[in-house]
Amino acid sequence: MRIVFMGTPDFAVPSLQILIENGYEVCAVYTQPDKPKGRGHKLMPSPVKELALSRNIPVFQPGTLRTPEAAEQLRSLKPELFVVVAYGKILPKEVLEIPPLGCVNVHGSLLPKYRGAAPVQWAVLNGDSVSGVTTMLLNEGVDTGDILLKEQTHVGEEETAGELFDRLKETGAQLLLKTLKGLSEGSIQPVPQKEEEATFAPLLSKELSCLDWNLSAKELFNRIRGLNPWPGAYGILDGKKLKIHRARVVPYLSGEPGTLTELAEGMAVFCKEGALLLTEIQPENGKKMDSKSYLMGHPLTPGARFAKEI
RNA sequence: CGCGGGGUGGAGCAGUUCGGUAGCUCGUCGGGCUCAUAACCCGAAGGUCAUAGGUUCAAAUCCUAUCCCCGCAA
Repeated sequence: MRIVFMGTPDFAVPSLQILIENGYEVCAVYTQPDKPKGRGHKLMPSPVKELALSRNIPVFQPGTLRTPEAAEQLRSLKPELFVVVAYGKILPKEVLEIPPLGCVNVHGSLLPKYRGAAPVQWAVLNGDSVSGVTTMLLNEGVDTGDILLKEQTHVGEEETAGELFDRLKETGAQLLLKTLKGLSEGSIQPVPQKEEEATFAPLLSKELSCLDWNLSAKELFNRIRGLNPWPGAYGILDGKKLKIHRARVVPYLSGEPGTLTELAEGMAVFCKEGALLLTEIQPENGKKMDSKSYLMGHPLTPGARFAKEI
């Protein structure tokens, strides 16, 4: 089967890989243009591009697909099917109509829940105990196409968005393979999504990063997990950002929200309800460390607390 | 050449402004106290102060170059 693969970040890599390994003819890979990234603002290729290049698959990086030229180029590849995984661009109608077998998409949630750019993160942010992946046929909307297959998974008590992400990208690849087989056998029946159950998972904003200690410990716990590893949660202590990578809820402890205290296990913060034990933190310019280590070099002054702004 | 911070015993930090004996909180090891302890007391080991040059009577500290790490930004 001649396939054009479209994808950009880490999440899409296992899906591309599984297609290659199972003998599907990936005749081209589309990915976002290289962007200045990292220290020094160097131009970095996407993870999908790196894989494609290492397998000698032609890579295309158009800034937009909404031009006649882009559509023509795709048509000239004579694909039977598009596989789209976290590509980061919306495909216009003309493009969607190119492959005779349609466009299969892998999405990191149990649709119709969490349509949009950050489904995995929002599942963790909301404290969901179940998540999963869905394959569907793309249409013109954002993640609104007919559902092909779903695979659900349990979200661990302390699992971070990054960890769930890593699991789901593998699950997604497996499900993609199963979906393609099912489609060619004709054993899958596309099912329209139930609009009334749809929710939207927008791109994370940095405003979520600065923690508001007037939320409950449980909410903040979910926030920290959901924002790990990016964009990360932080509090402001002594005018500096203190990143909080991991924390644990300590119930039955209460105090003025935002105030720090020292426990046997490390440093803890009082929240509106309960407290959070900071288990993995990172000071500005420092490495990740547990809060006990942090305290050795930064003893708590009485009444120390997180500030609202720098 | 996007902006910025850092590298000091095993961990986390101070000391660098203004050059002059290597410090702190822990950990480790030994001893003591205790019914007992991650508690307390006493003692000990452990450092080419990232690397290489330079200035100086004298450099962790000043100058130059290099390596490594990290935050912002995406």
